[in-house]
Amino acid sequence: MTATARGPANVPGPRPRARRGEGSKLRELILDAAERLLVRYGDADAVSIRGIAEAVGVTPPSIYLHFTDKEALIRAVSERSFAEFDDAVEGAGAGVSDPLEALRARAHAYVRFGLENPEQYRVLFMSKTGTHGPEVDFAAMPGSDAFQHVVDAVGRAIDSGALRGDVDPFLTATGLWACVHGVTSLMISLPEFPWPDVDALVDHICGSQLSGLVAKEKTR
Amino acid sequence: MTATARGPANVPGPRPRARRGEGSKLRELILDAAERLLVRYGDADAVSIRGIAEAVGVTPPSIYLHFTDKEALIRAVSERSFAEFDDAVEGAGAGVSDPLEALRARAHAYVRFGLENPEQYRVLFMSKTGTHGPEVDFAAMPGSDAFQHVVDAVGRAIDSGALRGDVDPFLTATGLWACVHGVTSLMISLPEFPWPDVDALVDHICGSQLSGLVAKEKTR
DNA sequence: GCGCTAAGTTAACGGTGTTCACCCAGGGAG
DNA sequence: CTCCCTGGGTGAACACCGTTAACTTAGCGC
Repeated sequence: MTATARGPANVPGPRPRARRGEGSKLRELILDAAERLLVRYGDADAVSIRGIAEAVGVTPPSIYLHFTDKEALIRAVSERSFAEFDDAVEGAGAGVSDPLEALRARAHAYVRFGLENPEQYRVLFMSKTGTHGPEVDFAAMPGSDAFQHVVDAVGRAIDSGALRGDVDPFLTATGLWACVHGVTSLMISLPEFPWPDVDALVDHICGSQLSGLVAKEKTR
Repeated sequence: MTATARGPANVPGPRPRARRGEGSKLRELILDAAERLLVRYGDADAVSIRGIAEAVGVTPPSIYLHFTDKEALIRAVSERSFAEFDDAVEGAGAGVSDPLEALRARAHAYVRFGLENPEQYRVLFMSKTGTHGPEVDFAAMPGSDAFQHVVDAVGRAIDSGALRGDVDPFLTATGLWACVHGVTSLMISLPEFPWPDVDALVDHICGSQLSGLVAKEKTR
């Protein structure tokens, strides 16, 4: 509650003071610095606007030239890594031919990415949504594409005959998402719990989660 | 980031100014006021020490006579409702004779409680653990009893023959917890997602989660 | 009545997000 | 060449925040 990121020479980087002339690529510099600080202190409100400004070599109000809010800045930082997140998950599933194994590979990649980038994950999936607009439609959210990829992957498993024809792809994808998110977010928030091996846990969840939906009694 | 809980006459309640004589039941008053504010503004850091103090009718430093920290206060508030939480989950499972149905009833009660008390849930299961001590053992945590209850419930399902004898109760309980937590926390954090019906989702997850572990091929 | 201590207060410190008023370099128009 | 105007900032301040130190007061035991 009291630890914040400041202090002189916080960042070894230079303070080139006053970028001139060309357009607003200061925005990118701000995002870079904010991301560095965010991963350094793994806490979104331990990194301050003033700290970011100092790291960039600029005064705090300049940041508001490019971001309406601290929340918008942090969100922009985290959404930046969303594409990377989607790539990691999709890449893990793409190389696997068995559609059930592909789903499982996706799940592992999901959890791994979340645990390796806990603060970004926290901002994306565990923070209080700003609820800026009362009606933000999900299709405009950064994760809607990634989610659709999961629905598609479930659909492929159905089409291939691996999953029963009567399973609802949307419901199943939502359930899988909830399960892997549950593992990820709990392990982030409660590291003191005596967690079993992550991979074993994810395998257990995916296995039992999907085995109830398989066409034959493979009960793998 | 800017909305905090203050303003005059925030609470219609009186400000009885200066409790005297008897012991520290101011502590209870603080907890009451903090809980009220916490549920009013559903955000732990939108309720301020100063706001709580004003609601109680006392000055901010008095709070530190009873709580070392704001975090300790918030945690105390939320842990207060942990017994209630455990009771709700256990009560839901107690009346059901079929051990599999009992597990499912627990899951529904878990999610329902979380969605009805989102900010307490957030503090308990979604906040960055203070990590005060490097070695906090889980048995001392407030939730360890509640978790043990789930392990026991899984154990009963095994003993009754409803679940296969070779399933690991701890791993299965952890998996179930992760799944219901995943639903709960995602629905809290991303209300703009087009969620399916909660009960249907929980049923789907529990059903497929457990159907892979049943003894016979009930595939319910 | 005297002191001691529990219970609270006043005042302040350092930090936060954010805003307002100002400045100033550089480029286009006349 | 000069004027002005606008994008890209700066300095100072506001209204908070959590927290601490020093001081005061109320009531009890002796």
